[in-house]
Amino acid sequence: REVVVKMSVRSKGLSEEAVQLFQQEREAAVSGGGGTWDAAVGDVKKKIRRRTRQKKVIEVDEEDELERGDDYENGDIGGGCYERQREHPFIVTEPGEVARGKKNGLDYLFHLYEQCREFLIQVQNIAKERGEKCPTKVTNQVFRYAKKAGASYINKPKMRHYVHCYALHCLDEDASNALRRAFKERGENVGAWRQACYKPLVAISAHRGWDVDAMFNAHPRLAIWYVPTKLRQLCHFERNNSTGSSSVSGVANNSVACLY
Amino acid sequence: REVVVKMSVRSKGLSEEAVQLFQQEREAAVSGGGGTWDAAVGDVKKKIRRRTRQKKVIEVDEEDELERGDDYENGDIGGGCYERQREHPFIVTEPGEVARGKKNGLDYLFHLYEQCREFLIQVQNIAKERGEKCPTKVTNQVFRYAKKAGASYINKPKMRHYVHCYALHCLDEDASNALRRAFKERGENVGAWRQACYKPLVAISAHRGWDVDAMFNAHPRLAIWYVPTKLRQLCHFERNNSTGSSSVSGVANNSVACLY
DNA sequence: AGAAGGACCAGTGGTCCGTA
DNA sequence: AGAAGGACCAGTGGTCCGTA
Repeated sequence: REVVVKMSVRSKGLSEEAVQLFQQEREAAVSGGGGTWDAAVGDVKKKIRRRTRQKKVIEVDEEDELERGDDYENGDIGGGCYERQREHPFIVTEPGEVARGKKNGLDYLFHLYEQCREFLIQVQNIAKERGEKCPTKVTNQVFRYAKKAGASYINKPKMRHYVHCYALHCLDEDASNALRRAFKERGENVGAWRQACYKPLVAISAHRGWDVDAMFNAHPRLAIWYVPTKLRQLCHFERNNSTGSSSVSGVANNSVACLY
Repeated sequence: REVVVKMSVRSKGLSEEAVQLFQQEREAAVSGGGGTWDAAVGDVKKKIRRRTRQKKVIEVDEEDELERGDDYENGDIGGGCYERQREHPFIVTEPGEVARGKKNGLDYLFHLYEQCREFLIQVQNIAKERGEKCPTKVTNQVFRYAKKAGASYINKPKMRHYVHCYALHCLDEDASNALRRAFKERGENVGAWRQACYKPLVAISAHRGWDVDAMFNAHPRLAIWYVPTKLRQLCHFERNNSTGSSSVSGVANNSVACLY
């Protein structure tokens, strides 16, 4: 059975990079398996490095094939041409509402964050068992693990894109729910809703002395996510605007005004 | 006045990399200075990126020249050829003892760790002021900052090399002092002393349930340093050896035996 | 030989932009 | 047009190995 993957024009260097996606966690396996030390450690490392640099041919075997969940109808399985389908786009849904048609709802979006948390916990357990350093955040390693575990619908750009929306959901579920209902009613698209999530978050951070990092870390399910750059910057500019309303600079005002 | 820096054969790609060492923190300056947002943010970033990619000519001005501390006699200043001297090698000294001749003592070594801590605090303060993400550890950024601040004798490989020695000094100063005296007495070199620092640390970690990360984090001056890979691995192997002496594997035994 | 550190490298955080 | 995500890129953690 053939595997055909569409590639973009930008993907000149892909062949080698794509290969790595399917590789087993080499280093982990090597360091977990024990071995010789000190005098021999130099040789071993050289071997590993040499091995790493070699270009490898992938064998797409059972273990590496992605399992699709649920009722996902994908193009042409068994026909000889497999093409990965994109996820359905999100729409603004009320809490509890299931999206109809080729759409996904916001409860599903937030569910993805919970799934990532579970994958992180698994990665942490493996690391602890092996005595390796243990991630406290959802890192590239976790996304790689998720993909290998079959959750191909989870990816870094998507999760990072909506982190602050999930943050609002965690920190003030009522406000989050109200915002969803309001934006659904008004027929706004996901992008508009996403933008609107910043403002109440900045307000919450203001209540807590403008420390976004502390705000994230105080919540166990949120603490595993990096604070998004834009949210951090918004809080910074708003703080400078709010404290001492006499020394307001026009530049800072404009900066913030652009966002709301 | 000319500036001549010796280069190794490996430094084919240096010209461009060395340039970066002397650059101001561009991104920081840009993001700290305010600007336009959202709609305009794309253009700005493109500009920055384009600028970043350009090869730059350095102007070695007053600010960028490195100040040398103390009685450092360097080759040929004023003569037209400046060559950076290596630091004097460390020797095993007792607590309070000053190294004679072209040597540095261990109190000086530990002092470097305190200096790095101060540089980190400065970097943290700048980051907080600018609303940027704030490092909790001594990162590359901190080493760069230290170098720019004139502390050219601080560098990453050196500091990482002796972290566990500093850890012992922090966690059990008496044991650390005793070890120094013993190794000085026996006329051992620095490498031997450094190796010997592992064992008491592993013992301390054993007392604390084998959690090296927690052990480092519990000490405020130690918490800012990454746990060295080798110490982490040693603790891992020792734990597996110590718990359940019946299921001892020969491989693991050998691994650890190689180190002591 | 023992030791200091410039330089390198694989994999990271962050997000753009070609794609559907 | 609005949105999903492959791919890219600058700067990281980690340490080797050419140097003195």
